[in-house]
Amino acid sequence: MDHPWLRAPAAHVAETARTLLGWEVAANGVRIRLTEVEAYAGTGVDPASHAHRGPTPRTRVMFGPAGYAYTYFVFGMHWCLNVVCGGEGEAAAVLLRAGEVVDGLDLARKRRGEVPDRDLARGPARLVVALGVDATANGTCVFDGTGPLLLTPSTRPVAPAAVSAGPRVGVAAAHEVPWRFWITGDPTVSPYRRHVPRRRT
DNA sequence: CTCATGATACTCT
DNA sequence: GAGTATCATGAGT
Repeated sequence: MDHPWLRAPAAHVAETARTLLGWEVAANGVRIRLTEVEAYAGTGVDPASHAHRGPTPRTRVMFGPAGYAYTYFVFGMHWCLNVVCGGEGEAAAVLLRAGEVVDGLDLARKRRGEVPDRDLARGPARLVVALGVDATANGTCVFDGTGPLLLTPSTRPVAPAAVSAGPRVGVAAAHEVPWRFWITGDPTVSPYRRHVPRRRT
């Protein structure tokens, strides 16, 4: 598999993330057009990244080659889906945050329950549920069809002027870094929420 | 629409 | 043990 996206260096993960807008991700009978993504960089340069303090058992996929899925479990109940970016040994990834269901609407509705169509994949955990993806996708390639996921370039390219950038949602660190990208005005983009530290009672 | 809160279990220190 | 790249719900504006 060869695509310019796969050759982008980890240092350019923000620009690379931005170009994913308008691409389509498909899995288990549902296809989604991406409207919102976030970039996460590697060791020592991005305090908000899981890879910031070096490789761990969980994050080893981020240090592998580009084009593989990194799924992780968060807050005790939700899955999130990233696409690894940059060369082997570099850690960077793009979090797929939200999108518009363009195929398999009935399946997506079944998985998500009674919600408005625009909310079907409006948020990273919701997007994962709509796609019917879980831990088994971790470490699989999203370009060659060997895994459950398939990522394909935009059929309706997004003009650079139609893209907005801002702080990443819910992160505890580096909240001043504008590495969240979304299609301006699209109804399927998730609302911004700032990080709230939680304490156990 | 905007907050604020709790549920929940995994990962790393 | 502490913190978390979230979501649904419920009350307030």
